[in-house]
Amino acid sequence: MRRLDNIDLRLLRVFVVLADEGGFHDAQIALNLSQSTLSTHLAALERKLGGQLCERGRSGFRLTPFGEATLAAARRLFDDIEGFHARIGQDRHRLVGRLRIGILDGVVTNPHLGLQTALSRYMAYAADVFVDLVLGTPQELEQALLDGERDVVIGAFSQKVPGIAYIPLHREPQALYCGRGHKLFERPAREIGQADIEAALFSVRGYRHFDDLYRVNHPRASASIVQMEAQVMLILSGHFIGYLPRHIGEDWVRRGQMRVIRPESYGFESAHFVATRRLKGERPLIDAFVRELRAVAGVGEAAAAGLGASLAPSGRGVG
Amino acid sequence: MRRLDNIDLRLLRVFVVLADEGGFHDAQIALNLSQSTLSTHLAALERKLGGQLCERGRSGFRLTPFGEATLAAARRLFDDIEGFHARIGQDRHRLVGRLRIGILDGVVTNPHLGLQTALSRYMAYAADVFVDLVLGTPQELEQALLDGERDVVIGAFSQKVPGIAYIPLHREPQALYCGRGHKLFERPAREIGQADIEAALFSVRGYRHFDDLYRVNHPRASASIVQMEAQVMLILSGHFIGYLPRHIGEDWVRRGQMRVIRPESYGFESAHFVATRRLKGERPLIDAFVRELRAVAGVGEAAAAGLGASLAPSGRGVG
DNA sequence: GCATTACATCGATAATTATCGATATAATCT
DNA sequence: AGATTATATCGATAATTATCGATGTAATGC
Repeated sequence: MRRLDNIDLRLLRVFVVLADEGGFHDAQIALNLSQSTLSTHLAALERKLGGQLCERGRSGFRLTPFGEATLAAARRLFDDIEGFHARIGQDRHRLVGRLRIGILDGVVTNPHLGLQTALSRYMAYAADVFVDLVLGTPQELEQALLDGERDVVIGAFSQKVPGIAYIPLHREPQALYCGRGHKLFERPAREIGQADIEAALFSVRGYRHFDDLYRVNHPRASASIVQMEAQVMLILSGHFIGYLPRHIGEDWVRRGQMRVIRPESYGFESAHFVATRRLKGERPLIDAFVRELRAVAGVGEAAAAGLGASLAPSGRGVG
Repeated sequence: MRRLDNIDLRLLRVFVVLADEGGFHDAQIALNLSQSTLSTHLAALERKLGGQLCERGRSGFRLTPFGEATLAAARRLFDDIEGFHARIGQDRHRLVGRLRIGILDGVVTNPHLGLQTALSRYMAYAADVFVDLVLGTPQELEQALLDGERDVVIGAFSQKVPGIAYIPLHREPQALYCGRGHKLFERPAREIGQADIEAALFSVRGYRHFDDLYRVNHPRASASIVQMEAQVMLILSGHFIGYLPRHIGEDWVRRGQMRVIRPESYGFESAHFVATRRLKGERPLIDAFVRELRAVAGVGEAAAAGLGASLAPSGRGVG
């Protein structure tokens, strides 16, 4: 007896994702495989099944009738496999599926959140969960939640969107910084007045535009950034003042490249939440991940030592 | 993306063969793999599923309860996979040819087996298959299988002939009956002793001659029948006691023509199997029919409340 | 106690699968 | 016609799986 498995589940799953994504481009991203690998897999499946599953190429991606039938049959088969797991009790402790996470830029490295630790612990028992991670602004992330494009998002939110449940994780101090070459850099704190602030070029975070202006009573912004790294650059240029999370700014302060401006006046805290859409029923993948996030946020300091790397392994990091 | 196939069909198939063969030795031959390979595969499957599937070693091979559950679930999954193939391949592999079926006498009308339903469903998509059906004794049927005169046979087998694969369908209760005019007919159950049984004329089924005698500890048979209808006649004559499947005897009991004798002492279950010759390669006609049989047997069980969903092969039952 | 039986474990090897980047191909767009 | 887009193919490499024989272990039989 040679072949004991006369079916290749991997190829079928690739096909389902291809069909769901409507083509190679999005499926590459979803599966994190190269276009050539997808092409090879699809061709292999067609040979095994003995028929063309889809038309594809410059003219677009379309399922053939055979492809439609196979897609439906494959979905059913995956349901049957779930049934198999249920019958032997696997589903009690096995998490499978896709978890789509959105994280506010500038938050990934936050030691108090310990995102990497939480994810590591989650994957230890959820090895079959596909984690899809993007960075974005609070508005983008909340919208993605509402649209069902994201399952769980993490960041500093205003906590005001209906239909979204916010679970507090951590409060993060924010501070106003200027760079080394800025005229306020060497000035003693008590000699920095409101006029100096208003006269300085102010770089706001695009998603916190009016909040930032209002908080320091500034007349207008001179720069607007979306990514936290851009904010760091502008401040380091010595021409702008702007807000940074303390966990980012402190490194630069330590190196003598930045200073905090009047923390007692301009400092504040922003609350970080993990947010999910309010849905009825069980969401084991999401709930388990949220549970890990909350646990790690509570452990916070103990986890800090091991942090440093981003979540780049998934190649999602460049939001 | 980690594993796209979160289930290893190969390992499951190895396990099913191991369970069917009742140990490593015969499975080695059936699978043409070394003992060490089998051992490694079984251990790997146990790790993946997180539980012990069987006890094995010098003391013998026995499935654990978890192993029993997994075996049943795996069989069903393989059926589902066959179903997948059927759904995408129905237009491609038209079933034509001849299917030669052999059925143990007395089994055709068994509602739990649902042979007519299975055949009806089979013919719905295999309309071009010529069905050749004979009745026979277990020995006859098994021999016909080995000789290649029958493709598939159904009945209560002892499951011991090499070269034949037995797939459990259903367990059927058997009971000892006497007819209306028999001197034990009106006697209260507690007043029927072993001496009464031994003194009664005993009609055995020719193919279960010594089994029947031994079961009631009877000295000798007074009649031997091959066809179940003959057994019914002898019992109805009021002169004989003998075994009948419950599904047949119950009708007569209902009409007041028979009674069951001490079911707690003399009742037992016989396991029904569908048996095919072990052959390499595809046998679409046979496999499709077996699939239907199994599906219908599953439905029948649900309908018959109280019958345990026991598909365990441990019933090497002497039926 | 020794021999036998039914597996488990290990190290080594071979086979198969999975994947990528470079390049090619076909269709569409400007 | 050239540029762009959406794949297909190929060669090369890496990773994983499958398998075996030798040896070890545990249980049973004599």
